[in-house]
Formats: sequence, structure tokens, C-alpha cells
Amino acid sequence: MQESKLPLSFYQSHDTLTLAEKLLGCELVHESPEGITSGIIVETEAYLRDDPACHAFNRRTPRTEPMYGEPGTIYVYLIYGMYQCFNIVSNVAGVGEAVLIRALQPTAGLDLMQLRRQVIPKIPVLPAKPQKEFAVKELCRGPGKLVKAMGIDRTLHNNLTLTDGPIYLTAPATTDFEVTITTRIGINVGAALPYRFFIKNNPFVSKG
DNA sequence: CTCGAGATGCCCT
DNA sequence: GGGCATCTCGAGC
Repeated sequence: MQESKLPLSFYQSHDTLTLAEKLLGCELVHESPEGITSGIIVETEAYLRDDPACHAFNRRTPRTEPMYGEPGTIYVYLIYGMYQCFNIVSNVAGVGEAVLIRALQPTAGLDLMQLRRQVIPKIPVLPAKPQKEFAVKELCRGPGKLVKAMGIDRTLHNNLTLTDGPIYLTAPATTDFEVTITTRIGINVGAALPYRFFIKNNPFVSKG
């Protein structure tokens, strides 16, 4: 597992659509104070500058500022008031493109992922509910789920860099897989664009 | 398995 | 105030 971090040049040397595909098979690692968790990226989506679904499609705003950083910058945002999405900034600084990570195949720290995925009721119920046991394939199957399982938080990690912090990528152990390309999930505008990439027949993908 | 409803906070118009 | 790059739960098949 412990290989070397992918360097800045990896993020700089591909356009966004190519990067979205090249990210498949890479391992996402978070060395947190609670422990290490990691997983292989199996599903991504690209968001381009001239794409109405992209947060940078309209004016540059405070929220989307990290998207205009160097490629390899982390962009985490809050969605639906309670979930967060993890993105990797792409293209070149100042453009505003990124790749959403939609699913991981867990490789390390599965117990910690289980703990992080537990839902804490706002008002504690007594007696306390027993812990849920998630199937391994459910731990990181979806953008909100993987952020929670990996312990990623926008107040801590937004705008950090993947080459200089506790969250980073390592190169694929294998590229012996086929890639399927489809339209993106959960959006209305730009829904027809074929910007979703996933590893064919991989059971950890959010939707086949 | 599928479906529908509700949760919940922030950004931007 | 509208609208989210989502998830969980419960009901029903």
C-alpha cells in the first residue's frame, strides 16, 4: 500500500477528461490522526469550464475559489446541507475544472471506515442503537459516503494540495481493466454529456 | 430489489 | 427563496 505520492506533474499533464480516466485505479490515501484509510478510485466524473453542471460555469465565487487553484488542489463542498463531495482540481490554475470522486474500493482502515459511517442521531436515543455493519462494498459507494468513510471534511481539507498534506494519491497497482464512459449522475443541466468514467464490472461502482 | 419522502445548510439570484 | 455533483429510512414487491 505505502507507495509514493503521485507528483504535481501527474495532475498538470492531463486535460480534465483524461485525468478523470487516469484517476481510475489510483489509490486515495488519508493519513488522519485516527488512522490511515485508503481505497482504489473506481468511479469519477469530470466537470469542465464550459459545462453548465460545473460550479465554475458562472461567476467566480468564494465557494468555488479552490477550483481555480493549481491542478492537484482539493475542492470539498457541502451538498444538500449534510453531505460533502471530494474533487480534484484539474486543467491549469485559473480555469475552474475538477474531477469528482464518486466511489472507492476500500483497501485499508475498513474498521475506521465503519466507525465513521455510523450516523450519530442529533438527539441521542436511549438505549443507544447497536452499530450498523455496512457491507464492504457499501462503505465508499457514492460521493457522500466515501467522504465520510475517509474522514474528509471541508473545514479541514478544502483547498489543500494532494502533494503536500495528509490526503494524497498513489499510482495504480494495475491498469488491467476496461473503462466504461456514461453520462453523469444526479444532475439536471449538462446531463447528456459523457463525462462519467468507471472501471467496468467493478462491484464498488455506485451504479453499474 | 425499487420507490418516494424528508433531512438540512449554504450559496447565489 | 430556490436549488442543489446525496443519503437514509421505511414500505412494498
